[in-house]
Amino acid sequence: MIRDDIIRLIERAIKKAQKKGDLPSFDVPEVTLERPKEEIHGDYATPVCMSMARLARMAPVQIAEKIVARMERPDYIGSVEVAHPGFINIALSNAWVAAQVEAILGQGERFGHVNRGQGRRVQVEYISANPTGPLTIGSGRNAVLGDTLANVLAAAGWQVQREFYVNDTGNQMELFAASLYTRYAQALGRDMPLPEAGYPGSYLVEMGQAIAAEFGDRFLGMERDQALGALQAEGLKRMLAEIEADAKSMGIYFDHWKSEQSLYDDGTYGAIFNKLSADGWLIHREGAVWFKGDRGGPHSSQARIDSENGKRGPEEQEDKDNVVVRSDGRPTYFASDIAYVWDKLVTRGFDWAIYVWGADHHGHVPRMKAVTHALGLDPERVTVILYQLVTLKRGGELVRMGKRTGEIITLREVVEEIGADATRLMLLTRSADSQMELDLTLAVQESRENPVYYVQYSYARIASIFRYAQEQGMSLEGGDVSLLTHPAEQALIRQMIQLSAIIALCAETLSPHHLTHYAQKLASAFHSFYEECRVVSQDPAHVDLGKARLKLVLAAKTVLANTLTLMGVSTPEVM
RNA sequence: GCCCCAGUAGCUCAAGGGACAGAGCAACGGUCUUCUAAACCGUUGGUUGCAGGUUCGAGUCCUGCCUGGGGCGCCA
Repeated sequence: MIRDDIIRLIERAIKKAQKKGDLPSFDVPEVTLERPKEEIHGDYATPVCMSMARLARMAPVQIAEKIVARMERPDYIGSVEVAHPGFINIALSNAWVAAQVEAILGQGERFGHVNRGQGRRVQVEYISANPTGPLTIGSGRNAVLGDTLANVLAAAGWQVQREFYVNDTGNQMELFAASLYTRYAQALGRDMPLPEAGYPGSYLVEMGQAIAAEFGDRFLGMERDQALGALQAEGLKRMLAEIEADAKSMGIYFDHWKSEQSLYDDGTYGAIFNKLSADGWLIHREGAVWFKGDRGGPHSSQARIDSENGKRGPEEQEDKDNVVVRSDGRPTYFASDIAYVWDKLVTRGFDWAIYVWGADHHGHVPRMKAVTHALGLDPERVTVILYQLVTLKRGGELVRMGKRTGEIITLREVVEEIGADATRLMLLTRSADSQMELDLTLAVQESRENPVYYVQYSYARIASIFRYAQEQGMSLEGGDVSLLTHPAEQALIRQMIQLSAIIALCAETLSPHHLTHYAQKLASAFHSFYEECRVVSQDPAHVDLGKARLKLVLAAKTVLANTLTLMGVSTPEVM
């Protein structure tokens, strides 16, 4: 990446300046490179001289001048300047920038990819919504975050597996089955109340009717327990089919659907329970089995050391005990989570497990870290991405929502109203840390002005240029990209070559929202170019430039496509 | 009571400790006989919740407070 090349260039210049005695010797701090806000400051800038002032006992500007004097000037460097209060500003050479068009065309859909992962295996587990009801808009945020992150990590050189964890056992599943039983019985004319804390949503009424229509009264004839089991299986199958369809409507496909129940069936849970028990992490109290927090654990001193080494922040210390097995003998979902993390990191051997959770689960992060540690695994191999909840409004009115309250605005409704592309971008634009307030009424109105169309429109315009060029018998064969010297052309290419840095940034910070802002900048650069630079022209004097521009436009199409694809947004040829 | 996240332009949000805090929408003024005006060009708009601190430099880091949201042993 050009960015890394420039950093190394500066590092070499500093060392050389020290060696030649221009600068005193001291440990050189990390050279950071940023994109200046002002165009006049060039393509890259480093503030490193400011942080060296004290070490060198020199004024930042003087340091900068010494470094600049020792800097090599490879062909990609256009200009190097020192600016107050001590920046080194670097501009790429126009010739090198123009040449990048060929490089982009050569790399095609791989352009922008980096190799930070070096083939290591990461699992991204996302959505994993309880299959007790349809996906909500909150699941939508989870879905978009997880899916885009998976795309980004794959582009950053990781081997990625996308997983949906199916909570097909436990308390909520039993309540789901009992609620479905009631609705099914009601569909057949029986009078039966919903169980306490059951699922009141109308979707179960419909499902009860559908099952009654298909199976008749078959389940009413069974023992209640047997009927519950059969209905749970049937309901789960139907619910998962809907979830899969909703995910698909947003372009999301999973590599694997992992059953919670399977962790019990295949013995993982039993083995892990024994291991934790043998290692002294479990205690019996009040009739239940508890996992000891860091304070009580046998290796609590080790936990503290890890914390001091920065491996785990103090906010990740778990100082509470957590129930693994209830006093009635049934395991909690935390029990399966323990088996699951073992399954991920040991049985299946992922180097890294990423969970995407809503902020309402943030209290569970410390105990996941604690239990990973207790299993003898490095807690750093587990990362939980928390996203703040989506508050929903309709016409300014707050909608309290949840599968268990019965009032649900489904992801499907939103996708049907404003489209998958707009939904994805809307949920992706904000950083995961910021709460979203979504007014459905407004979202439908505003979807016409959604930034997604701005970006897609640039893509469609390019497609249109190519249709017209073909009509006019014009081709890019033999185009000479060194002719691309117009400021608008240069600005567009400079934007295009940022993609790899953006992918690296998104992967390192696990914040895919940077992509959306990049996409808009890229589209903006294209639209400006489009206004200023004619591509297809009858003017004979324009032939060579036209060919070069056609190459540029094809490269822009490539970069736009790569960016949109990473975000899971479609690339329309016509709008 | 304790823990987590947020508070930035009228609205929705950006901003790897760096230069004059940026976009979009909204408002206002221009630009289509030539590849898509879902666009472009320009103008207006800010005490970054408040008070301290660290730093050459703070929207960003630290402490306290205010407001909103979420969480705190047998729901998930």
